[in-house]
Amino acid sequence: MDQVDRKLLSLLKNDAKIKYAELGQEVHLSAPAVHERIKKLEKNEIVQGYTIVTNPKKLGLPLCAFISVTLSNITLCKDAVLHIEKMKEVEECFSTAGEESLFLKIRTRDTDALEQLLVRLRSIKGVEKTLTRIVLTTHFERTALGE
Amino acid sequence: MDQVDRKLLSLLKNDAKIKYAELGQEVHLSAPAVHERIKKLEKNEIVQGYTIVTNPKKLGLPLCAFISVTLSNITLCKDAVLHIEKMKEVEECFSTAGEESLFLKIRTRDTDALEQLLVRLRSIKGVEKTLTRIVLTTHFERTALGE
DNA sequence: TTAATATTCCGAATGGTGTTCGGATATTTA
DNA sequence: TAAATATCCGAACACCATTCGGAATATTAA
Repeated sequence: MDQVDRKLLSLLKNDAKIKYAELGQEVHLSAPAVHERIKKLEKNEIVQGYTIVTNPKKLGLPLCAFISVTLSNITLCKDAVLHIEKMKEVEECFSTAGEESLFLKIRTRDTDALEQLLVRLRSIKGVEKTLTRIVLTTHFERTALGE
Repeated sequence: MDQVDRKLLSLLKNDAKIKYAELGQEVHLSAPAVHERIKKLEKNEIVQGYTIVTNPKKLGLPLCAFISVTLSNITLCKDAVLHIEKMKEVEECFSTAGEESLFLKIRTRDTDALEQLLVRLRSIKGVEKTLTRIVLTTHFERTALGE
């Protein structure tokens, strides 16, 4: 992992369809050299995969929210996560420090769908309460990169 | 946007490097037909782009946290966002309902770097206080798709 | 219902790009 | 210093995205 690899990652983050020849120009290497470096990044699981970025609004999921879920007992966490994992509206799920709680990022069609989701969440064993933070404006959502 | 398009999006989310011929097999269409559909999805900005998924830990950013930033005055929001946008540690930035506040997802190298980030945040005009939720476990982070 | 238009699809051909390979150069290890 | 390893390049190859013409289907208009 040197400066060249970091540059390659940055360029690929921005557009994974960029040609190897163009990558080569950017880092002053040939296409095969770029190829070899990227394969190594994949092998080392620094690059975990390739994906598309979709527009949630155009897919009918304009509502975004963060929900903190308070659990009565931390030992119920693993089981709760299994239930939550099945809920397609939940995009991300974390355990956070501070309270014994889970923290979710979700997307739904509308507030009705959000309410239904909350009902389902509260029906999970060990879930004591939920606190919802509805997103009004997404200022930016960039993909993590240390550069 | 029909069922076939949704299937294509799902497959591309999972692996954007999948061959058009293979996509065709999955949805019982030819490669050119798949090509045409994907180009249309891109034109309609349903597919916004192609990117790589990187491993934050292997990139030296193992610490993830959510920070809620309370502003003294909602009119200072736009200005604060401009400052926050320059902070490379901040991955996502939202305005949320409830309090007059911003909500951030961040990644840093360690707690020292987190503390430095908090100091910088508090030095922004209008920032009254911050509340940090450190992520202990990432149960899952999947990419949003209504399927 | 018929006609006209637009959309979606396929097979075949093509052009471009990822990938492989051998060998040269540089870097690291012993 | 010598051996081993890693990195690189140009050239050739193989594969896949893309283009194209035309057929089939669906949609709209008359």
